[in-house]
Amino acid sequence: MEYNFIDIERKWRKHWAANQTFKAEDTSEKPKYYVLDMFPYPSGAGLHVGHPLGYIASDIFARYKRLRGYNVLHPMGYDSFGLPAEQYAIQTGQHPAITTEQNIARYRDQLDKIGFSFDWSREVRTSSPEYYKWTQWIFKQCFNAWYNNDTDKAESIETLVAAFEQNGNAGINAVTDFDETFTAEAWKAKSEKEQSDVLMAYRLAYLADSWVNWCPALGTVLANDEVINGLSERGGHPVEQKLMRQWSMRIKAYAERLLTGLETVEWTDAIKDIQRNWIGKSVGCSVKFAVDLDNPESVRETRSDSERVNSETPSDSEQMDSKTRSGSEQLDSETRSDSEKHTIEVFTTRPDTIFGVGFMVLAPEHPLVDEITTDEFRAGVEAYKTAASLKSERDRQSDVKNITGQFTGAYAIHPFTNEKIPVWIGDYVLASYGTGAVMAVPCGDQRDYDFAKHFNIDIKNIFENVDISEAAYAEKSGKIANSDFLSGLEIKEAMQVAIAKIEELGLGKGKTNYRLRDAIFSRQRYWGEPFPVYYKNDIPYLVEDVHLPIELPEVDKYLPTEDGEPPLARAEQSAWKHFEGDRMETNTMPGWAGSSWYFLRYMDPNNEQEFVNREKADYWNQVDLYIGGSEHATGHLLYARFWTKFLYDRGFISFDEPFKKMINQGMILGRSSFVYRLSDNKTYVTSSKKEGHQVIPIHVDISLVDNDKLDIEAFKSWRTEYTNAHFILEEDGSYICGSEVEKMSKSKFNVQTPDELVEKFGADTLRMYEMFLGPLEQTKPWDTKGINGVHNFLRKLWRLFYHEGQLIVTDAEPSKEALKTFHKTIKKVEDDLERFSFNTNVSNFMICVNELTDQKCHSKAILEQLVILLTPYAPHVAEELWEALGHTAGSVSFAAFPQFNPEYLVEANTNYPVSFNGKMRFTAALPTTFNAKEVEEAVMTMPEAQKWLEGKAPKKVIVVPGKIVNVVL
RNA sequence: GCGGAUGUGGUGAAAUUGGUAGACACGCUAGACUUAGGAUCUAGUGCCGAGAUGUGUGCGGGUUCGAGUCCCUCCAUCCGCACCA
Repeated sequence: MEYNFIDIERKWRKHWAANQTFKAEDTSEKPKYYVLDMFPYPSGAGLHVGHPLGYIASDIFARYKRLRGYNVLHPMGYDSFGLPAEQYAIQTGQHPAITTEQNIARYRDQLDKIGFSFDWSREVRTSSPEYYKWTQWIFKQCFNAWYNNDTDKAESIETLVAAFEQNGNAGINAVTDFDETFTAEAWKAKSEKEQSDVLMAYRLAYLADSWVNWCPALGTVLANDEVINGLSERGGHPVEQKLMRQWSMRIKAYAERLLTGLETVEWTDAIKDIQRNWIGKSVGCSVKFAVDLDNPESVRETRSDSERVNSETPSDSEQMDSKTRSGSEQLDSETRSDSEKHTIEVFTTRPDTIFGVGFMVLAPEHPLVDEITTDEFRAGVEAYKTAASLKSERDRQSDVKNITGQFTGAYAIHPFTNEKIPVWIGDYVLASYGTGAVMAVPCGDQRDYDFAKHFNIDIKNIFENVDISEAAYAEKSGKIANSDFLSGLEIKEAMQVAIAKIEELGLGKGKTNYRLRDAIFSRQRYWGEPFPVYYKNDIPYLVEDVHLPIELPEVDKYLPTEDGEPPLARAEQSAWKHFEGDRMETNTMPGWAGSSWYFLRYMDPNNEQEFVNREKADYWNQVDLYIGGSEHATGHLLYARFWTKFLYDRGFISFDEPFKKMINQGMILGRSSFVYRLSDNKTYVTSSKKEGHQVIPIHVDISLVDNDKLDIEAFKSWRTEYTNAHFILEEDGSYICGSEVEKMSKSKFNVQTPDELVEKFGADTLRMYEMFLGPLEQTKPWDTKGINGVHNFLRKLWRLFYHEGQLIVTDAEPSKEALKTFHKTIKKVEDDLERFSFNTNVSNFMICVNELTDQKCHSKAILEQLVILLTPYAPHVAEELWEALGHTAGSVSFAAFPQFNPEYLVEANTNYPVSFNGKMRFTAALPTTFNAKEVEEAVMTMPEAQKWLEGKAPKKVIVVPGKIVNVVL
């Protein structure tokens, strides 16, 4: 009997499924271990060989932990809401649920073939109503919560309402967009609509007019992390800014905790840095500059109320501690201030340079611009504003080096020197960050410096002994000069002093800004979670829990309505299983909603009463090992952390970081094949003869290509356009394709599915080969060269057990060498697994089997232990051999991991490498018991040593016992 | 520009604390065997060279008895972020 992987693998797949071998226990004496993969979006293309890479690694680790006596939770599911199914539905009219179902079936089939030890009884699908019921429920919790800065956590909205009724909002320190104060009486006097509007500014899930990334081609808004260089992540369509009424999540409330929490998790520095960068914390202070009112031009113009959102009450300027408010709302508070007292508020990280301010720059969109611009400059400012508004976000970014700006004619007053400071507008200042205005200090900031040079504005130097004739001095060390009370101070010290003074004079206060924006939570799509929200008199209300889930209603088409409403607006009232109020919310939730908490649902997937039972969540706790791609650094991984912290705050779970340890597997790239077409559109020239021709490279399906050689007949029948193709061939009559390494994708015809490899070599070979490719984290091109080597290893392993169909395992005592080989292997395998070095273990197994083969070892004592060691990597063959050795079928998955015994490694002799001046010359086998002196003496008397000494006396001999000898001449 | 990662044979790679560079595989060369199998076995394979006290881990320096590994400079590739005040 040869190694018949087809039968073996089929047999054990069935066995595991029938016996639910890998079902995790909710209560156990064993310690728990939670191994999780990022669940896939089930696309129509099926799994390619890149997907299983991470799954195999996590499966190996999960199986290893079971052998180590852990109760392991290792689940899998599907992130099954998403755009491709919907796009397909738009084209074909087929309900996305059907497509999704088919794709999932295909994924499941592919996954099963690879022999994963998933507990399928816990499968979740984000698009199933049983699951999204709880996504909706969590949304409700966010809606019903506000962030209390005093307790530094999210609290029930009830506590806020109670406080309003008692004392108004004066004593409340909340993360909010609301900046008016009201008394308890004023609160009670408000209408329901007014109260709703006020609370909306506090809720963690809130409805607001916000500038959103609108993608016309996709017909929906996108989150910041879904926009890459001004184009949509999916499809690469242009994205524009649009003001829309949208649901958002107040993630900014968690900015600081999302930052500090990174220190408690074992993730790579790369991912942590990306998140830190995305959160973008900067510490500094706010400063208010009055606008010069002596300038008659600057006050003549009255503000236009229609452009403002909340203009009823003048704001209390001391309510400005608004580190979490978005830029536009902060701008708004400026406009509301009395028109007789215009002030420009700026945020700066360098308050120490305040005496170096040369000019102010406002973003062109800054609301104060119209009010302060003098008639003389009005035309220029209008022209500049128009030009800026016509530029897309992308143009603005790609046009960084082009310095533009426009003087407004207005002047601000320096709060310390009372000097007049010209106020400019320029699009290098972003309306969406800070206050949308900067105090420009050309001597200390390169952008300000360039701006000043470009427009011939004087540059004042406020640094001691620093030359600024060529560039700004942006270092944060040195001494301040020419700065009144700051002169002579170290920069760091000056910052503190400046902030203290600014606060003392009421000009502003120390403040921290974050670049992190609140997350837009509405999508104008069909295939997503409906909101548990209805409207009555335009006030949003939550649907009661008993009516959840709000299921997706049937619609006639999956397109927006003629009025541009989302697809759900097409649904008849009767199509909603639950309908309330005047209308239901017709937006749906974004893709990241379902994936922000799925790791919790696996703990208790069938619970109909709660999203997860508290005891179960306490038991399984954090994900101990999370494996997935690094591309989710600013999306999923940030949102999941946010929701975890929120659920922790609200007392539903006992931990506030979801993923304790994470490994990011590298992408597996595809190898595309190309044919080269001449301009006549029908002649294809072979790779080596394409020089000198005008050719267009065309992707050709890699299944038509073997070792770069094109199957010409298959190519002709591939597509009708190639039926009558002509060829210019190699001398031997073959057509050789060109190749390139690219991302795997359907459109490039370079997708390698695992299926054919499983068929050809078996799942155990595929599992080991994917690990053998190299370190898990590394990006690597897919190449099946070498898979034979791994397959041959398994055959060789088989031959240790079987010869000509006969089991040849003996009860004989294992030899010393065999014991040494095996225990050396245990140690290495264990060490490598503990440091997640999955690739080196394949070599360890190969070395072990090679040595046992050379030793003709067929000892059961060794071989049955070896089978256990191999189980995580090659579970099918391990089960088969384990059973053949007389054990209960299926029990190897829970056998005890072999115990390493160092005694078997003890040798009488140590083979010392002997170096002369650091160059290895020969080796000397010496008793292990020798001390340094004895080693030196023994080595120096050896004839080889005499040869290399060339009669000279060594200057020094270094002996590291057990390691090395180095002779210095 | 800033941040992160990577650079080792013809190829994928290994070398965990500084201690025999290239393990293990692929490929290649030569041979054996055969019931011709994606088989097995033997020997070889970093480079130059007839030979070796030659040379060799992106380049150039440094520390050390000893550096792929530690330090400094530079180069290349990939990935993030990018007027964030």
